[in-house]
Amino acid sequence: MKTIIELIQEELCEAFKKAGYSEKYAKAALSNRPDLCQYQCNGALSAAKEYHKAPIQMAEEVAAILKESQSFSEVQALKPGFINITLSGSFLSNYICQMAEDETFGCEKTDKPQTIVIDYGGANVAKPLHVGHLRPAVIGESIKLTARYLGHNVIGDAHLGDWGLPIGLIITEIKRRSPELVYFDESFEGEYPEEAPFTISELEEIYPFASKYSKEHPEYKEEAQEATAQLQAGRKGYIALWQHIINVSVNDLKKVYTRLNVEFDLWKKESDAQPYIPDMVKDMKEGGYAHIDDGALVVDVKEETDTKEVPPCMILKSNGATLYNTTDLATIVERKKLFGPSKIIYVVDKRQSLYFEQVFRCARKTKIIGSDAELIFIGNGTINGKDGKPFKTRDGGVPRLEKLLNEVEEKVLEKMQERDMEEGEIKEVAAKVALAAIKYGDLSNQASKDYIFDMERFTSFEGNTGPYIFYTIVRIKSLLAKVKEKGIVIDEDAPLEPAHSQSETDVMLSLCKWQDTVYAAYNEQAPHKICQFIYELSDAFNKFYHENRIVNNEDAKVRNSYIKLSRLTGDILGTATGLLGLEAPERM
RNA sequence: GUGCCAGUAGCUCAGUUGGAUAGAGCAACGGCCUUCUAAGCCGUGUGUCGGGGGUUCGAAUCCCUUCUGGCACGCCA
Repeated sequence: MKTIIELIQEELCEAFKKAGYSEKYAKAALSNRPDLCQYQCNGALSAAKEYHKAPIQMAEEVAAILKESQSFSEVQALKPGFINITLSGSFLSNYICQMAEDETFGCEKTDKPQTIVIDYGGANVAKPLHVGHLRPAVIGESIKLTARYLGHNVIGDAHLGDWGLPIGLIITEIKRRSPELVYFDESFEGEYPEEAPFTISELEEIYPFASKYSKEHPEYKEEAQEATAQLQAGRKGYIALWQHIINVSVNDLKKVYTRLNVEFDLWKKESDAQPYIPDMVKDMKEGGYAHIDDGALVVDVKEETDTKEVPPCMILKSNGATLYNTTDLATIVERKKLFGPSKIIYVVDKRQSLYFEQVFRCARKTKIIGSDAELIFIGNGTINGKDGKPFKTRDGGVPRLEKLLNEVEEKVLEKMQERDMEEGEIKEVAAKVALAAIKYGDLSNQASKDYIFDMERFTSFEGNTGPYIFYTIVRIKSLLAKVKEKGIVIDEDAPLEPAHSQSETDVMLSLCKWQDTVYAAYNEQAPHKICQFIYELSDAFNKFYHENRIVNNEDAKVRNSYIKLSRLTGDILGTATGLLGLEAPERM
């Protein structure tokens, strides 16, 4: 289904051609002067150069033709050369009707679905999620859902960090504490226990301890490095321990991600890419891409057009060990082999932008990936405290994500105490509202920008917040419940009536932005545009709701029309919040 | 040192990719509940768009320059 802007543009094209001007100037846009008109065309202004004519004169010629159209109630040519357009009521209401009948409310699913891998986990085993993991998770999830909504085949991958020194450190520390465990007995031939020798909370304590200890004790660090090497070489006992670490961690991570309503299709790990490394390195050497520099194997990724120093991409350390780069490149090899994606999107902290630039260039240069596939880096900003500095606990650590979730839930619950609800329901609702507060608060900011997490503001039920949005949706649900309760039968065949008031027109105009919002959010990987849309629509609906009786309207035809408009608004708000990874409760 | 990003109302943020009078929310003040959820709605005002130059009919948006802040720059991930 065409967007309303496209429909206007079609008429503009005809008019421009008829008036003798190129249709390339016939561009329609939303009005930036809603007091004057709904849509506008500035083409006459840009056409002035080509035709050596006063823009206003051309605008008037085009406007004169447009005035004949049934679609518009008003067309005006104004001062320097604006063409101002206002839609006729019936044109608008008919369009809304068509949107309502469409499964995706007028959004065109793509006719060439792409396979897209989104890498947005960033979580590591044996370490709890901290607030820094929130943004990539929430943003990545929304991008995934939006792409999927438009018909793409999207694979969300948690891409766990499970390889490297941290694991060696944990093994070393466990050995120090319980050297008697069978995992350390090299002569052990039997089956290792199914049960892990530690719980998640022990694990979470072991890693930071070992990490700190290793910094102060070089011999301990060496031992950990040795353990890492042995693990990577396949020492059975260590592999078994590592498997335990993964199992225990993934279980715990899944809990938190589920709470966030973030769902990965794939729980791949860095270790899964390891088998691809030897051949990849071999190819790089044989292809003449890699060379030894300062003892390390590197691939130069400088380009002539660079205005900055781009250091080479390191493939192997001088001791022959692999590193982050190696794994990431091998992961591209793996993904290409398993899924053949035409796009791989990384949602990662923006501080890694140079690093990913190197990896991407290296992947292209060494032909790991061809020009038929896009590699996209979405660098997310950080969450800062009220002082504008990175969010930290009082003792200077990075707060756990769960703790943040709990705090927000408590805050919301506190505010909901006066609600007339049962204990169980209120808790469930509070959890949903709290999630909306957090996710909407996050997503309403541009992904790449840092933002300030202000508990009071985010959990506020007023203004541009998650709770306000949910409130609007719940209000509509409640309206529709009332319709049922009263036994009102919605006449599905009756068309929507042209708007009776400005506030109703505004709801309709707001609804018309849906398709372009989804397209823009997808193309620009910009979930905040969805938030903006949601807020505008909610705002418009609340005004309409306040000014008009809907279920209780005395005029049956008007009532039917209002109910259908409300239902569509609710459906679109529900779908839009769905694209943010949110689900509104029935009541709140 | 080099490069990247940001700087818009007291605060938190948008700004349709160069258009008309730069917009929201919060905070402040006033008004609206016998009637579909008042967690709502209505009203009142605030700007050297960091500074300076330039490009043009027209700049928060493009170019140059400068200030301030954040970040990144080969054996960590």
